[in-house]
Amino acid sequence: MEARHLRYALALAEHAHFGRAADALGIAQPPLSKQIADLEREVGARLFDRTRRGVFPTAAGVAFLARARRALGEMTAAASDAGRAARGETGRLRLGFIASALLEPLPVVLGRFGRERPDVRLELHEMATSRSTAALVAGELDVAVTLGHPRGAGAEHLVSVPIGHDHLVAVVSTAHPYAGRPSVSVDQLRHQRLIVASGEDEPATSAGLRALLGEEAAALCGATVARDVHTIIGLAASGVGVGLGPSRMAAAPRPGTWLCEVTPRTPLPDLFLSFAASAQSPVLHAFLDVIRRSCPDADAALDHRPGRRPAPPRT
Amino acid sequence: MEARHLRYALALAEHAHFGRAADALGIAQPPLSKQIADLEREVGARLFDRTRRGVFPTAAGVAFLARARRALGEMTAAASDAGRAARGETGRLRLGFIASALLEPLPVVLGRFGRERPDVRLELHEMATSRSTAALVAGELDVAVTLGHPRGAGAEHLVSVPIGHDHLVAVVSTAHPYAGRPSVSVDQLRHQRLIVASGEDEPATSAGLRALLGEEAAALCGATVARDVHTIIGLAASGVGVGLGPSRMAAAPRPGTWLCEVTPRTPLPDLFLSFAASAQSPVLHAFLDVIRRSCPDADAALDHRPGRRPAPPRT
DNA sequence: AGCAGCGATACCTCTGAGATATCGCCGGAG
DNA sequence: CTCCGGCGATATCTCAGAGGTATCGCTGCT
Repeated sequence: MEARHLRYALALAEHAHFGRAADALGIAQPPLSKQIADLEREVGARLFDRTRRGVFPTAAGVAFLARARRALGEMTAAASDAGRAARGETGRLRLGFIASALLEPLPVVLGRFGRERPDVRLELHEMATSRSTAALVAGELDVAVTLGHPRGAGAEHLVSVPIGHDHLVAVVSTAHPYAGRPSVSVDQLRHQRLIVASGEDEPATSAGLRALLGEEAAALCGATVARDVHTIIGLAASGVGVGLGPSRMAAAPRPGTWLCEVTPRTPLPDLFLSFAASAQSPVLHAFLDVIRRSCPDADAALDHRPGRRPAPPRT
Repeated sequence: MEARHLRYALALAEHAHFGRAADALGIAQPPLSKQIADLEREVGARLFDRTRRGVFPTAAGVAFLARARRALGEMTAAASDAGRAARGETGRLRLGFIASALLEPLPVVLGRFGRERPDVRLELHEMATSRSTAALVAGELDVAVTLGHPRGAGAEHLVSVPIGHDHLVAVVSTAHPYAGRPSVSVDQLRHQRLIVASGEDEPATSAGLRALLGEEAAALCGATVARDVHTIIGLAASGVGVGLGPSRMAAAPRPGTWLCEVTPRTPLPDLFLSFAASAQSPVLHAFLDVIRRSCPDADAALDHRPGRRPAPPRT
């Protein structure tokens, strides 16, 4: 049985007349008669009653036609679903990200992506760069926001592009003496209670600060350690001390806090967007497109990415 | 797009290999390649990734295959549903019947039919013969149990076969003096309070009894009139009087009642099974088959019925 | 009785599904 | 490195069958 038989049977049921149904199908009447006869022989039951007043489905025909309609509906839906999936309008995107990416650029990126691709199911997983890397290699994530280029086993199969530069800034409560100051120096920080992150993926880790501030300050840092940047901001806001974190904090300023530049300006590791070099997922490409438009840094890098494949049909 | 494309795509997805999928389909590899390519061109999206380690569906392919499976499932279901409908295994039977048919033969007939055709939806409508006739002519019923041959407009398009003979019997409470007697005479009935049916379709109506008992008894009859035979039995059981009804009452004897033959034996109008002479419904034929096996009277009549059509496929 | 409408049948045509042969490409063995 | 083998794509041919034209048979209507 072929889809043609279903289409012909439906047309015949609709027009109740072999000649008119054949006209509507763009074929002559004899082929339609033959195809219906073939169908009835294959099904093993008469599907239409040919009366003088018209052609009407039998009980078997009614049962058949109901299924036929659904079958053809599924077929057209198959084509349109495939098209939508190919265009990245539907599907799934599994995104790994470090916590501080929620400051920037995820709010803008996810907002745009959700608006442009409302039917894509976003699966968000906050995780450290090392876990993101492993998950990308294992095919458990489609894309990840990482701190620095991914490293470790299988990282050579990943592509990563920078999506933002960062440097160290300080965050204090508006009640803190530093509030209102545009900047503080590293020397001034030595005499403050410092709040730093311990998470392996936070840009300004205590280990990283050791070089910047020296061993004695590093010891002080150990006094107040937060799991991630969001906690640093919260602790600073409550006046516990001076928080140190990435300048991305300025993208989502928390009421009751004040940000100061730290002099000398101290660069922090860049944020990267990483994904499998072999990834073909149209949803991923759509996501990369949003990244390209949202992150000037990524734009150039993405345009030269290898392994792109635009549209399959070749005329 | 044809069903062939769906079958080929599913086979390819299953075997992840053009050659083996073609083998499984019983065709050579090049036609499979071409059909898949045609399908991808028609859908406008690449459905399979050809890698060195195998052929795997893309995101679009996954979406397509899910629909394809359902479409093919609907197609096979269409054929099997049509077959079942043609064999009368599924469908609907709208049965009209007069109330007294519930004594006999409906309990046996409906029981057998329900057991043999569990997937047929039975729609039961108690109604008078005149309404059954009109409903059959209008196509609102498939078959009806009627009292006598249907008459009136369109009745000539109906076929009816006798499914049972009846004669008049009396029903009394076991407390009644007649209880235990095999028979009572018409003369004895003249001195009793009689309970008769008023429904136009009850076999022993007051009008019908007038001839049997004479005018004076008929006046008495007017004293206790029941809508249908079930009420007659109930009233007789409660000792209100002597009920008169069809001998079919013996088929479902009610505890606390006693049946007497009435002498002389008085025949009542026969029960008939009626249906449209042009009816082709396989469910109806299945029902007639049950009738044939349940009602000896109907057997011979049904075997000579015109317009039978066994199986459509002609080799 | 004659006619007109409709579906079935007979027969022809030509599209396109499928077969065979071969190519191009890549990965692994040596 | 070359050579070989496996796999999918391509080229070309064949023939089954979808569809076209002509016509028949039946039936209801005038």
